[in-house]
Amino acid sequence: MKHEFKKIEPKWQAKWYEDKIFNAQDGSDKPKFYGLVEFPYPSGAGMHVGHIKAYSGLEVISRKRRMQGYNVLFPIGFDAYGLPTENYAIKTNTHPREITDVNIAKFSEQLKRVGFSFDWDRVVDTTEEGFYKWTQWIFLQMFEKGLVYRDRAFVNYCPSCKVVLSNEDSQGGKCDICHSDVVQKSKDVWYLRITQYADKLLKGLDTVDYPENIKQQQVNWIGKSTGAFVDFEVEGIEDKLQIYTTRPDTLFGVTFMVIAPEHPLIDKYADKIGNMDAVLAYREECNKKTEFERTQLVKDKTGVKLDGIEAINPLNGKKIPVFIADYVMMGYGTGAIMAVPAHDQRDYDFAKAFGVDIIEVIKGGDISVEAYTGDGEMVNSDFLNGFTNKKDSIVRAIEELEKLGIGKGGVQFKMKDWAFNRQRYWGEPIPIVHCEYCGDVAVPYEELPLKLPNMENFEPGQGGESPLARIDEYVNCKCPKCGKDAKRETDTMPQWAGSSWYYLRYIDPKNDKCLADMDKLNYWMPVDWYNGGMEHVTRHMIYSRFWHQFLYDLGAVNTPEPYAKRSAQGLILGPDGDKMSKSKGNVIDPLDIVDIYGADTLRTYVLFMGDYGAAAPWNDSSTKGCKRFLERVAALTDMITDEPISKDLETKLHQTIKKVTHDIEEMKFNTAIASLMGLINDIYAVGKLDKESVSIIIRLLCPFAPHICEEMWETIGGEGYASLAAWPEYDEAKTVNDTIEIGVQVNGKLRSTIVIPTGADKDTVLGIAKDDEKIKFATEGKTIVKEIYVPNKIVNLVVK
RNA sequence: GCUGGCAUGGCGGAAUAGGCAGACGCACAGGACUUAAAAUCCUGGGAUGGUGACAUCGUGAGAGUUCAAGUCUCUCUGCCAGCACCA
Repeated sequence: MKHEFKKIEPKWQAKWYEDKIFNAQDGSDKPKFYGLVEFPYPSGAGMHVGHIKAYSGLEVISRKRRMQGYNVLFPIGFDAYGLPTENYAIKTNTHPREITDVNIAKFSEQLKRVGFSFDWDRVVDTTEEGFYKWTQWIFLQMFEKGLVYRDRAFVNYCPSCKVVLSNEDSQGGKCDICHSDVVQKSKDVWYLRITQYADKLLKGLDTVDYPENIKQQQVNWIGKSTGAFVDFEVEGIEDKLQIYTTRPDTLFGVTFMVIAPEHPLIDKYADKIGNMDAVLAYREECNKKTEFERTQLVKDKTGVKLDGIEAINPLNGKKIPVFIADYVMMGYGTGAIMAVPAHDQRDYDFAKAFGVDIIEVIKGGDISVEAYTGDGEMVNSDFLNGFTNKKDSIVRAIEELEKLGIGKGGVQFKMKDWAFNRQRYWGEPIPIVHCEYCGDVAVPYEELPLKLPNMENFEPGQGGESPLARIDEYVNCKCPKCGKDAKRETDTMPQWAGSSWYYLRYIDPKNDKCLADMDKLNYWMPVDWYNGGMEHVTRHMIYSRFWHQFLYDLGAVNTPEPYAKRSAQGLILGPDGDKMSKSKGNVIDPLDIVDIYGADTLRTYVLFMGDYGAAAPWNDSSTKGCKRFLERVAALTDMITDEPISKDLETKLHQTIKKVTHDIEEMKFNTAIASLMGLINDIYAVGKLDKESVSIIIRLLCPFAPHICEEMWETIGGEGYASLAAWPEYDEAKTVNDTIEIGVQVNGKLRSTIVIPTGADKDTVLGIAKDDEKIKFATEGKTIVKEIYVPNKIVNLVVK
């Protein structure tokens, strides 16, 4: 058979999708497998080779599972809300709905041309009313449970996109979307209290099968620290100044305090502060800086001492000065710290700059040079003196603080609440009504979905106001509670909203009574295996785990965690080894590859090119190599004879079945394909094989290159679809060769190789080894002092 | 700075649980077929020396453990990813 991919690929795609052979069955008594890939954002650019690699991993696993008799759910959908579409809509004066529909159609077409075995009857689109109704529903459930709140705050604002960004979307002070500088702006912000789930998100990691690096990234992101809250009295002020510290045992080394420039106590007691103008000037200066600039100026400590105010160390009663400085952030802890310059480098730098005392409380360093942050014996610390173990001294300190009623043990998280609103058009409307009398009121559930109104012009308003604010009929409404005139919230949800729960909707995509039927959830959840990019490990994954844990507490889903297992694919780099980008002109279009080499070649190559989890550059010649391999496979149908294959070939065949079967499970697709190539090479050396062997090879290769396998299957008269044929079984006994070649070393150096019967005993093997001419030569005139034989592996003779 | 990871031929990469380093593919060289080329098939191949059998060296650098180290331990260097004035 020839590999006529242009003919066979459309042929089999049409058959598969017409017969719906990849559709998942509800109510089946087969074991289930739910494989999930990150649904794409349907951009106008169409599919990228990165998509192909990202989907091919679980594609192969899902196809193998089907052949192994599982009921497989392998769905696809579209994360279609978002800025690129909206910006394109503004530019071309087209409605985002139209653009989205065109792009989704284009993406679907492209995905089908690669032959992915998705269930096309379960496609979800986050911008569809039937979908976002439930996104809004979840939001309202959170609102009801007190997990949603509104606050006026300084936010990261992108002047170019005219949109408020979460901390996660503005890392490094750059907008995640357009990469321009982010500025600080005071805005009304809707927050989701994700911090309330911080501990659950942390603990849940113990129950899931994620790679260690992914778990670690999530742990770092959540950023739990344990320590203590301590109240400092401030002279002339009724309020206590509360700080958070991880080292309450260093309290005797505190020589000053620092509070964030935005700290509310400053305004409250403005009249007590002697140099309020200097304070305000400093604060003004800080506000001008972006978060990024603030964190860049690590070396130079700046700040202003608050005149007329002195705090009192609660343990020794010493009076200490209070400063404001921008190295203390309002967003972490209490926005105030006790400074221990002897044992914290930042406090040390500040103390040196401002001439404050430095008192050593932990022995071991030289505090005249730098802060000592290591362990050591506690000194100058009253009841803590003599402690040498950090843990013990901290426990003792907290015990004392609690006894005296001046502090208590506590924890802090780096993770902040999730800023959840955007002033843009193309997103889920936030279903809240602002009533003068009742406050923020939820839109009643029966009115969901709160539809995104139609508009002509989607340009954001002045000062970053949502375009929806310009539609009077939308804004003006009645309060659902009291019936009086009220105003509707005009902000929309961020792009992360829909993707936080989309995997649940695949299970029951058309349900209009609930987000998914509980019986179906019971059968399908959790997601057995979720593959995606490393870039989504901290944001998308944490957000969706948070939503899922909330839904679990609500009783709307049946598992505490959404994803049982997670893996990540590596990037495909351009042929030049750089990241693919339009500006570098090194982008490979997957559809070009399908046209030139065929979908089977593309699929095989992206998995063969290297370790699935690692980045690897595209190589067009290697792509050809994969095509050559598939052509050699296709020609096997012309090599069939009635004779049985040789013993050696049979052994190789069973070894290959074993290797492919196991390698796929570990996502070692490259070695699985390599072993198939090796088998084909051996068959070519003989030039013939029997029909059963061809049948086995077709089924082993089918998950990787399904079109060619279907065609071969048909050619050899196989029943039904190769894609649904039984996965080949191997016979362990037949994977063992009768004889094997092992190395013989003398003093650890390879001197010869010998052929031994598999499993031969030590004496036999040593006999063969010592009989070998080369070994005789190498050991001549020497005494053998030690003989080592590792069964079926190696012989080592130690001689003197 | 902290956390996690990586380093193997000309290139992408293999190497259960310490046991023949370089599987498989690419590129390259030689041969067959062809008027010729492409395609295809066959053969070769880490480096150095030697006509050769063979010898020596060889998995980022340096030490160590071991009969035996790409693999384990320590030190160092370089890259990738994430976090970062987190108190």
